[in-house]
Amino acid sequence: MSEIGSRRRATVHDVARAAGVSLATVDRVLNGRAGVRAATAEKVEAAMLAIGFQRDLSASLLARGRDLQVVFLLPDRSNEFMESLAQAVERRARSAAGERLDLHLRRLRPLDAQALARELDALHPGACDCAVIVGSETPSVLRAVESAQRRGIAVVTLVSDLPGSARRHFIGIDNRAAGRTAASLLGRFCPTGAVAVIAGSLSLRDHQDRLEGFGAVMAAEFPRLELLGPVEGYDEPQQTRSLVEELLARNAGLAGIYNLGAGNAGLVAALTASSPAGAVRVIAHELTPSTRAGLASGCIDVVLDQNPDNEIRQALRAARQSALGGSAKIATDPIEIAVFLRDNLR
Amino acid sequence: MSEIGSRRRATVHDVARAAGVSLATVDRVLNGRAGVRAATAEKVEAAMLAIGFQRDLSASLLARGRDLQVVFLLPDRSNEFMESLAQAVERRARSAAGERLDLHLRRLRPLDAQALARELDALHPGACDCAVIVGSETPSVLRAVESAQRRGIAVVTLVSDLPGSARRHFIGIDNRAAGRTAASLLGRFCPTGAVAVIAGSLSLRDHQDRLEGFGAVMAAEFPRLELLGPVEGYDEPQQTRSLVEELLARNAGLAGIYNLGAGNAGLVAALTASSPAGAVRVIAHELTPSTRAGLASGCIDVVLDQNPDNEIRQALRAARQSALGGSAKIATDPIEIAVFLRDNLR
DNA sequence: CTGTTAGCGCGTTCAT
DNA sequence: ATGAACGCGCTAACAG
Repeated sequence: MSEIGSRRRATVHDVARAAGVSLATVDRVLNGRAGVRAATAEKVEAAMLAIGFQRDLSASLLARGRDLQVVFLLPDRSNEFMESLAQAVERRARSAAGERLDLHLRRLRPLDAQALARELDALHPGACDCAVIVGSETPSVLRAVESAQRRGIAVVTLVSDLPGSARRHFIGIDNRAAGRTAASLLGRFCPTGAVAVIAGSLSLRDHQDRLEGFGAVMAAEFPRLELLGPVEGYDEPQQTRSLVEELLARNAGLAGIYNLGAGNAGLVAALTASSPAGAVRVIAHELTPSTRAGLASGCIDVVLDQNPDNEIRQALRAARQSALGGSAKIATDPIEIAVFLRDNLR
Repeated sequence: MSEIGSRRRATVHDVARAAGVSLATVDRVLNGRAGVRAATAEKVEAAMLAIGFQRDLSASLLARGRDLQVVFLLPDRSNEFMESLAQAVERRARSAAGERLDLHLRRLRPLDAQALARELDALHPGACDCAVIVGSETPSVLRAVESAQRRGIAVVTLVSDLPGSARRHFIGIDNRAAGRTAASLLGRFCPTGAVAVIAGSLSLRDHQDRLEGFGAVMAAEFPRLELLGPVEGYDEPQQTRSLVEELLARNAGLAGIYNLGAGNAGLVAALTASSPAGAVRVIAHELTPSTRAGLASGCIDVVLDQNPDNEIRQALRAARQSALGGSAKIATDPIEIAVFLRDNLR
């Protein structure tokens, strides 16, 4: 690492020589194409391992005269967080082009598994190398992922994983840890009283995980605090607003609120309308216009965020690595749970 | 962005044709080499702008048959944070090699401006394209930075900026915001009582900035809390330990401590020795073995971190961009102030 | 001062 | 089933 001008890296030529075959044969093995005897392929693989060959993706893309095609399939008109994910894709598009990555963004009807499956099925291996999707765990999606992978399109799940599927890699946060973090902060913020939990829908895997983590730390570390809920606001601003208003009206001594779902516009509206701003400690998820406003005005204390920009960046790293072929496990940095107060807003 | 298989990007050939010159001339202009009439150079520059030419760094590196040489000059035996920065460089080295970046790490005597200047002066443009340094604001360093830049070596400052210098770019956090964040949390944690501040040295720019941010928010938002200090521990575990022991002994009702410097091993030792663990709310900087242990045992509540891995990654992005030549401002993601509790430890 | 040309690591015809 | 040769965008040696 430290010697300047270290030794030359191994190339396909070296592999060919070491294996006693021609360049074309090495290339065929490298790209998993037919027309190579099993024995020959073995020899090549062995040679690659022996001399520590590492393929040069940039040179490969250069030779192909084609950029790496990455397609993002994200929910449309879903919520502010998905919007910011989409914006992160668009922000990356320019600099990605400099690294020969072509980004494509397609928005789908939220929670429409059929639509997602259809889009995946329509992806042509020639026109798409990697698909990055946010999807729910339904049979049609699982099948479409399997099919895409088999066609040679690497599928990366984002935000919400499909653990049982054929997806190549997952990029997202540890939602139980997020729930635990919320409890840790809210517990330290609230000396006494009651704490309410609002979820989007308990049928969503990430919401369920957050709730579990929150409940566990609350019970273990802050047994003095009374727990209210969870109630479900279906990630809907209107419904969330009503829930919060009701909570505030019915519980004079309410000390804290943890909204582990979306619909934060409603949360902020209800809090702003209630008289003494800042009387209740509030934690929500995802940095969006609504939660930013909440932090700025002081009605939200903390926002837990999964940093869309970093998620997109890691997704692209995964796309590059999957394009390198091979079945080596893809290595990306874990997505951290970012904690934002008014004072460290980016 | 969204059409698959969009138009071909402009190449040096296109520039040459548009400007009515040969490839070699374009290349000379691109690399700022001599032997081109001013008028010709102008024509080429105009053509590049007109057709939106964007140089392909990977192809350039490929043609040169040489990787981009990036040298990190970091303080040695300084503190745990610098150690983790160095480790981050080493972690990146492998994957960086895949992108034709050769990383070199050199450790220098801490706070030795002469040594840093000497190392910078010794850097040969042929063997080093970009130098990433952590340095203090002294005349000899400023001069060496200026000289390196003039020789064609891009200098990137890390963690601690040199605002008046010729450095090409800075990677680091907003330390005033870090101080504000600490105050925001500590204020919410502590209903009443006194809060003590420990610094490394008030002559360090980043420490001074943190103190200012902390003081500002404390005065504005939590006037009910009494402020003790700042006292200086010189980033030294032993001295920091003594300071904390003294603080705890003299102030029975001490509610919180903010250590905005290093020397956290001493902080943890003193807290662990004091009787009721967790009685005082504590905020420190940088995720290191010591602060991790503190979070795990509960004697530290929050750690503010500047995420060395991300800083190194951004430094490498800056290195790539500076290698593209031109004087376009380098674009990197801002380094976020990460907030860690025991529950979202990575 | 400027142009020509070979070749970097890899993928892809087209022969063999 | 396998190999030779050319081209991707760019640089560098060598002519002119």
